[in-house]
Amino acid sequence: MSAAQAQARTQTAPTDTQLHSRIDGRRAKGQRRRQALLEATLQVVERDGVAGVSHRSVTREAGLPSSAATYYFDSIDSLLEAALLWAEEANTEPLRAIAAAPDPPAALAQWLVEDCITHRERVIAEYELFLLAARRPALTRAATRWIEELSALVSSWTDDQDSVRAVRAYIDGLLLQTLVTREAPKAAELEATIRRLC
Amino acid sequence: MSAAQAQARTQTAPTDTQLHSRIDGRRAKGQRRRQALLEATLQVVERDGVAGVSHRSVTREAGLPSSAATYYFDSIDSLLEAALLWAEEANTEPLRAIAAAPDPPAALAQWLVEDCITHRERVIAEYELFLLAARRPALTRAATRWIEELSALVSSWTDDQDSVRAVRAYIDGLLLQTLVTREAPKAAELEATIRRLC
DNA sequence: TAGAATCTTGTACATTCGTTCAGGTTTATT
DNA sequence: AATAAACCTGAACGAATGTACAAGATTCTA
Repeated sequence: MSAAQAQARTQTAPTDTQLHSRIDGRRAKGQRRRQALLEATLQVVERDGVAGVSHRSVTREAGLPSSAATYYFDSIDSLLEAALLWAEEANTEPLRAIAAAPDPPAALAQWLVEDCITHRERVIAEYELFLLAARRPALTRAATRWIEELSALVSSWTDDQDSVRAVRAYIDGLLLQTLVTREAPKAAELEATIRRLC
Repeated sequence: MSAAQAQARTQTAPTDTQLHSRIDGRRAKGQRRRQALLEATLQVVERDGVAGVSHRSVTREAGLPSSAATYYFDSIDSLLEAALLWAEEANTEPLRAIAAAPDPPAALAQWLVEDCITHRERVIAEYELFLLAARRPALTRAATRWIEELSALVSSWTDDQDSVRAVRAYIDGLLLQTLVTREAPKAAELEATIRRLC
C-alpha cells in the first residue's frame, strides 16, 4: 500500500503543478525534500559506498526523520536510481562546455584528470552506481545517460561510431584503473590516446 | 584478540606444513574450509553483489557454522580480499593460453567476449570487487593483480608502455559498458581496436 | 475561520547483522 | 590409553535494518 501510494504521488506530482493556478505549498515542500534526499544519498555513497545507503543513513544525512525515506521513495533502489540520474546530470554542463572548447579532446582529457583528482570520492560513487546498474535494471536508464552524453561529445568531432565506442570505453576504463591504483593519469597521454582512437 | 589469533594462524599455516614431516590434519582441514569460504564468498557476490556478503550468508553458502567466518578470517574485508585474489588467479591460466596462441589479440578479443556472455555474473562480481579496492586499501593488492596480468599479456606483443596502458583501460571500459548496457561487444571490433592501440 | 484533504512522522516490530567466548571436539604426543 | 594442545562452534549480545501505520501537523477550500 505504502509503496503504491508513493508511486502514485511521484507520478502525479509534475502534472499537478500545472492543474493548479498556484503551486501547492505541500507539493513544493515535498519536491524540496526529495531533492535533499538525493543529495544526501550521493553524500553517503561518496563517504561509505552504496553499501552505506540505508533509509536511516540517508535521512540522517539530510536531517529528516527516518520514515521520510520510505515516504518519499518507494525503495532504496528508486532512491539510488534518482541519485545516479541527478549525479549524471551534473556532468551535462561540463561536457557541454568541453564540446564548445577550441580543442575538445584536450579539454576533455584535462577535465577528466582534474575530476579524478579533486572529486575522487564523487567519481568512485558514480562508478559504483554505474556498475550497480548491471544488476538492477531500474538503474540502467540512469547509467545509460552517462554513456549517451559522452557519446554525443565524442561524436562532435568524429563520425565513426566504432571510434566513439572505443573512446568511451577507453575513458571509463582509464578512470576505473585510476581510482583503483591511485595513480593519476597524465592528461597528455590521455589526450594522445583519444586522438589515436579517432 | 580473536583477530590477532586468526592473523597469526593464517600466517603460520603454510610454513607449518613444512615443519612437520606429516601434514597436520587439523591445519589441512582449516585450509580446506578457508578455500570453501572463498568459493562461497564469490558465489554470494555473483548472486547478490558485495552488499550481500555477510558472515552468515557466506557460511550458509559454504555449509559451515556462522562463527566459522569470524574464525577463519579476521574480517569481511580480508575475506573479500582473499576472494578477489583467488578469482583473479582463475584468469591466469586463460591469459597464459592466450599469450601462447598464434594470434594473441584475436584470441584475447574472443575470450573477453565469451567471458562476458557466459560468465556475466562472475565478471560483474570481479568488477565489483575491483572497484571496491578504490575504497579499501586492503583490496588494492588483489585488484592490481588483474592489471598486472593483463599488462604482461599485452606486453608480449608490444613494447610501448603507453600502448599497454591504453589497451588495458580500453578492455576494462568495454567490459564495464557491456555489463551495464547488456549489449554484447563484437569480437571483431574489439580486436580491431586493440590492434589500433598498439 | 472551520472543516476537509493531504502530507508527515513517531513508534513499534520482526530480522539480520558482527562479535564474543565458554565449552565441546578433534588431533597429536607421550 | 591417557594427556595435552589446538581447533571449532552453539548460543547469546547489542546494534542496525526495512517496513508499516495510527496519530499528528500542515495546507487548501469553502
